[in-house]
Amino acid sequence: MTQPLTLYNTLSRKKELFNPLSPPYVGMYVCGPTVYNYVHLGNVRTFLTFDTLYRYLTFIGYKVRYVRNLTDVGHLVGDGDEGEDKIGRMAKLEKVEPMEIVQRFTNDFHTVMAQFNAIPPSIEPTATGHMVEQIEAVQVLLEKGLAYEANGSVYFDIEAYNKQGGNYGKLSGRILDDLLNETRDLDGQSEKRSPLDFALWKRAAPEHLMRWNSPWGAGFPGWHLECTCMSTKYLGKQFDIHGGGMDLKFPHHECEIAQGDALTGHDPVRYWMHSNMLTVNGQKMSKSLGNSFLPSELFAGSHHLLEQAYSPMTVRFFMLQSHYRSTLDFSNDALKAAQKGYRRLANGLRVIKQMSYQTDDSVSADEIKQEDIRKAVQQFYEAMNDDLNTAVGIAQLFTLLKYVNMLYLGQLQGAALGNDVFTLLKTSFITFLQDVLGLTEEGSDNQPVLEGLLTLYREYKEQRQYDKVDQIRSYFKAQGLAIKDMKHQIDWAYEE
RNA sequence: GGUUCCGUGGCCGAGUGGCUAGGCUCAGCUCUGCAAAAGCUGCUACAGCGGUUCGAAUCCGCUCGGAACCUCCA
Repeated sequence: MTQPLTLYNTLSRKKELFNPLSPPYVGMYVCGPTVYNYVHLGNVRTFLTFDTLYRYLTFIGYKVRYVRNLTDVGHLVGDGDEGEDKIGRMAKLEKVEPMEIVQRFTNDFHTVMAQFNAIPPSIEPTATGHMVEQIEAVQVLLEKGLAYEANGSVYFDIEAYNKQGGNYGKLSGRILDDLLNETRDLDGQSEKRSPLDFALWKRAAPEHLMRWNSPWGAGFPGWHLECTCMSTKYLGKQFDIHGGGMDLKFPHHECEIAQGDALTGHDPVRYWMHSNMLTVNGQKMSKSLGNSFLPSELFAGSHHLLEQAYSPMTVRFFMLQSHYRSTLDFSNDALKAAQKGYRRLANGLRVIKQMSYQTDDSVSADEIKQEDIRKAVQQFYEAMNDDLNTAVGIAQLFTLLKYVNMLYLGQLQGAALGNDVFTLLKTSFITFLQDVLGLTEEGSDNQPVLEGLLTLYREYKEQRQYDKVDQIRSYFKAQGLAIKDMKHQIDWAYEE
């Protein structure tokens, strides 16, 4: 609202000025996880990307309805429209109700997102909670002649859709004939008319645990359908932003466009956004490759590729230092660098919150520094407006940090900045870091004890009892903290 | 094979025609009981080969190397 935000739209392959359908309201839908297993760090990257977008949109004045679903049925193991339901398979393996699986991993997902300081979505709908909507949608598509039934299953008819003006493949840039040529129909006896057609509704085999009654018999919805039904239900037949990982572009999002368009006659989404993959040694992190990290392993440092533990904020900072559309490679060295950088910012945050402006007429204004601060603040907005360039945004925060530290150490007088610039520095540093980037202080809460020890430290130091001084210092060090002996004061900080 | 993308200094990572981010590491200085912190200073890169241009990491071509997607995946 207050800022000219541009976003890269996968559909047009260009950065576009963001103009919501009905400002100040924004509708945003993000494909959530399939809750059949623990989320790994690659999944987390996507959700943190859109958490940052949500935060920034809110920060610049939009009222965002943020919908992120939970897939709790319909996502199949293995190839396409055959294979077991992921959740059903886990349930059988563990001899529990499918909904127990769903609940367990939903809880885990929520815990993990909270650890990373992600704001919960406005609505978090589930596929099983929208069975009626999905069955209705299938009926509408059948009536329109854009779907057909075969042996109790219903498939989307891509050929018919394209004949009615659809353009299946436009998001991922695929050409239908190419797709057809490349697709080898392994089981020649598919009930689909074309191998490209995708399932809207699947007949449930007798042993299938998750099943619902429908006009076509007992079955369950296809994976792509839930997102179409839930997004249109809560955001309307056309909405502003749809996000997800790049690996969902095809076929999932392509199918969503086709379904939405077929159902309502509208292209469902105005801005498609895709975040890139987290890689390990240059390869995509994924469960099937066996190279994935669980957040819990990261926090504990227990993964065999990790040299040490890393905190959630370190990881969040690490991810924000790259652009969301670039692949980001995971490595110990990069994490260690991120840890240090994050802690410097966190120390700055702790310190500036305690600072206030002091007038001093004997200090003359430093216009160069004032201008530098104004410029950094302005450039932060420009970076975020430029398709959420958090890496450049963070660079500005380090410029601001420099001035925060100089004020803190008395190397710079607040009065030299003037009240306006001092206040700009303080509020910008705090809100950019905490509200927009979601980076907060994490660490010691036993401040009274620390303060008491610091008082002792000061006394010992005055008395030149350096052995006791060193003792207190090592106590702090054991807590992951450092004592800072500065010219005019003594304080503690998070050890970097 | 098809589609798309990438290759930036010791490491990570921004940057689509001129102003050549930032973080981490390293070295030096200031400060200091010693440290640490902080500030300052230094290190200046764009895979290779051609081309376009007054000027290219940025545009075009080729070569080499890597990745994602092509019905598991955020």
